[in-house]
Amino acid sequence: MLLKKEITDKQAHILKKAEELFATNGFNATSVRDIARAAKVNLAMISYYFGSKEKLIETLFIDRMKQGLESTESLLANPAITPIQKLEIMVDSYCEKISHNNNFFRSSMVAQLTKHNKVVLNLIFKSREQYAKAFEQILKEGIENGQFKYSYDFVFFLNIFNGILMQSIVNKDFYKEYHKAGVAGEDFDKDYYENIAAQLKIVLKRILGYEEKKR
Amino acid sequence: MLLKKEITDKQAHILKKAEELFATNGFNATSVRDIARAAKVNLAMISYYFGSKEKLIETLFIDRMKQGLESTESLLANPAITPIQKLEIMVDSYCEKISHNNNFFRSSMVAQLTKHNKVVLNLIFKSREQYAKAFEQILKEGIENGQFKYSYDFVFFLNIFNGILMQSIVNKDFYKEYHKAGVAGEDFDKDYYENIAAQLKIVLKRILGYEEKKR
DNA sequence: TAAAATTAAACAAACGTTTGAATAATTCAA
DNA sequence: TTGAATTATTCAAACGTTTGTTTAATTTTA
Repeated sequence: MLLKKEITDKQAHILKKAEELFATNGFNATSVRDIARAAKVNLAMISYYFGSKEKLIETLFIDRMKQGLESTESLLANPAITPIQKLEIMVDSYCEKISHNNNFFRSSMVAQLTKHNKVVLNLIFKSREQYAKAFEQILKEGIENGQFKYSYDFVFFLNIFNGILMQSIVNKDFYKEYHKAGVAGEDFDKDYYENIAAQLKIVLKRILGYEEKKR
Repeated sequence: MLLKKEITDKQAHILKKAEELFATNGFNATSVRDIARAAKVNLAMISYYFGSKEKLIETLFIDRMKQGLESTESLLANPAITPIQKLEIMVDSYCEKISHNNNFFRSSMVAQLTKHNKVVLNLIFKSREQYAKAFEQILKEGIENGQFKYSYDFVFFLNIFNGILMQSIVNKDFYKEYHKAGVAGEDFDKDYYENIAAQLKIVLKRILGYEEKKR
């Protein structure tokens, strides 16, 4: 078994294919043979590169969550940006991530629900904690400077933020059918998530009692 | 193989145990042997009663979704109830369902994400459509009579409603840990979902620009 | 030539389902 | 009400597949 911290191109390629399969079929319904076939490598290579199927899943999550909140930490610390602007930036960046890493977010939801792997579950918990603390900070700041009228339990606010976005992923196909929207592949996806971002911003503002200044 | 439309007590018992396992492990990770063991029946009885594992899953969903929206149909038609009251009633009844059928809602989310069974997926789609139409009606009514200031895309409003509730299910454990709340089993669950219902009502009111009349 | 990568083949374990015999429950003429 | 005939249920055992992983031989790379 190969053990390197850095992920080679070949490993990255296998991970990407595995991610696709996990998102559409779930972890357990995706066999190592499925992954090998999709990535066009020999079956034994998965054990050779990752050790086991379980380790492959963990490697995938560690890699995809690595970037995580690094960018938002500097955002939070910046006093020149108002709370509402911080929220808007978070909505945009999160939506962009979802749009590009759709499969991973689906996998992540399945992982949370099925509680399949403890390492993965821990990673998700950690990231969630960071987000909750970020919202805690932003909401407090907004209340203090009078930009926000209402406050919320921070975990519940996370439920709002995350819930709407996650449900938007799940309901994408339903949205298409309900509105009989044209099925134009990737173009539709981009528009869809930009639309979701715009609507979510409006919702958050109204929830927080934020008044747009008219001039 | 036995084929009756009505579900016997024994079948109901097996379904309940299967539901628990599906919710915590997902469909594919739950073996027929697991179900048989949990329900304390012989392995062969699952095929005997349901035909197959797949049919068991379908039977479960058909049964659990049967009650569905029957109650809300009369609610919607009642002109004596204002739109905001209708929304509040829907929040309460939905939260109560979640509180009692927690496992089923988890299973349902997994089913949506993994797109495992077409019959199941169709049932979920149908129910979603009914909810979207219900919200369409309520929102239009509220806008017309001036009770609501803002309207939304109906599917997006469904995302808000469903998303917050589903995320609340997923984040329950996280809520406990973040707030270091006492882990008091079923009592905690009841309080938790009542709290979610209360907060969701506030959120919906603010989203729709509903003004509580002060007297 | 030594190390790394790739391969086909095999492994035991677990899977959903079927079998055929054994038992329990029900039916119904006597 | 009885007892044989019929049907419904239960069971252990086995079926053929598929699962994740390992092996040992071979090819490629350095």
